Amino acid sequence: MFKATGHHNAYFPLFIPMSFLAKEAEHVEGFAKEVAVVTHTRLKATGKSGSGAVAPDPASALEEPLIIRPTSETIIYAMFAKWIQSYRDLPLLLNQWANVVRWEMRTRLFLRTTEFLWQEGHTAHATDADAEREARMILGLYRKFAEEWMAMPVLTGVKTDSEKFAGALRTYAFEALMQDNKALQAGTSHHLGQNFSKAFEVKYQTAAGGLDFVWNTSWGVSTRLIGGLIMTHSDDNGLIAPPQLAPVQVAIVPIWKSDEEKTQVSGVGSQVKDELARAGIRVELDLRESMKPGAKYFDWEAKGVPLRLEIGPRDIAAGQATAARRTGGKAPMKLDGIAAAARIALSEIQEALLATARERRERHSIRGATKAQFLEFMTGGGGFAYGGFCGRATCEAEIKEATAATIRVLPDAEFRSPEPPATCMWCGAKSVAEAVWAQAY
RNA sequence: CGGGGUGUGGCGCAGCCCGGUAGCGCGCCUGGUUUGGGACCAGGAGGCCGCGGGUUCAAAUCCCGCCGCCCCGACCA
Repeated sequence: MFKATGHHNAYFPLFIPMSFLAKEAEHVEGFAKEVAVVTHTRLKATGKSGSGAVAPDPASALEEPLIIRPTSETIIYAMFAKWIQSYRDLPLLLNQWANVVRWEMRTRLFLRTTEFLWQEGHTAHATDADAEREARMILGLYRKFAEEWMAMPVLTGVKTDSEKFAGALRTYAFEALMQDNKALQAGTSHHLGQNFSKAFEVKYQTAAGGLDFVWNTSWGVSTRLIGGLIMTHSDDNGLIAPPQLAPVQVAIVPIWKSDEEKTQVSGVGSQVKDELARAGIRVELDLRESMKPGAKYFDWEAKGVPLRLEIGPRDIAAGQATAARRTGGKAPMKLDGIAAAARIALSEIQEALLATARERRERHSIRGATKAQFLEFMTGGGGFAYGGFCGRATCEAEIKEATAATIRVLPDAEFRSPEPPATCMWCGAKSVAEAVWAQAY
């Protein structure tokens, strides 16, 4: 799905000369407070004991410190400047899988870790419109992945200036609502305009013979999505993995008392396993001894396996397995043609997860609320609140101060309310756009 | 960086006030009996009680210092 878009994988250095970051004014400001800096190239024994036994060797201080990439725009566009000569070199479409470091004051497992893994796409285009199309196309792709693979419904839209990426012209984002009614920014796609190309002198010769700066985009999703997946679907019994992404889609639990039964159910279980595997289903047969079937059920449930097939002597006698869905419910499944039946069940579970998550989100969304209703909503559990926005940063700041809610996105047309709001939900002035507020991670 | 809490077998915790043999549950190992929704019995392994110093005949326990982690605030994908 991602590879079909014509981007090529590439890799750029983890260490970036500090001066690179300084070239784009907004970008520096945005990241200055969270960048890890490498100042020395080696340690030296101090003669002390314990953790103080080594210290940076003063003699090895770098003339220019290196920073550890918080994102790679600067180093990649420094290279783009060398690689791009002509409009024939455009568009240049790269993607890199990398770790990045952002030294946050407070971390949160999966959602905000000091180091995280992500993919970051970086593209250069000849025109504003081409870059816009790219940023939009990627946003659509992310949405498709979130909904079709993760079964995580999302809102797409554009960020306000206060929430946009440092150095971007515009930031598009997709946002999901977690089960605690807090929003999660699941990924972003930036139209960078010519901000970086001007800073790094990424110029190209046009067909007409002139020189122009390229138009860039960058976009990424990270290991944060794993947190989103967990927080979207899990319940009190543990993880629920959507079938499309589940490492194990089907767990087969054989049930036996005597040795003869064990031989029989293991044999049938093994056949079922092979049949499912041949059909491309990721399946495991749980032959662990000394663990009772009930314990195995709980074990696989906690791991989020979407479908469990129980096979005991009574099932075999009836020519069936007992299929238990992680989303609830047990029903017999005929052994004859079981791969096809399992496939259908998995796809139904996938759909059910998306539908459940979407219903939950809508149940915790309000539209066209008055200021008083908005305040009550945000203090009483929260969720997505749609309303008119005057466009003023002061209103945004006041709302954040009062409720901790921020504008997650100015939603795309398909998510907007049928009646466009006329006035700002907060100050009552003329509305310039509909906004979606929520308390966020 | 401020305020609060907490560090004790792999995990979760009790013990600390009032100093005196390091304990419980889960997990792990061995044997046996079990096995259609978290099995039971018996035996066993595993701990510089966060680190450093002090008080004391004696410190998990009291005192001082440091470090880690968690929660709350400012910052953020």
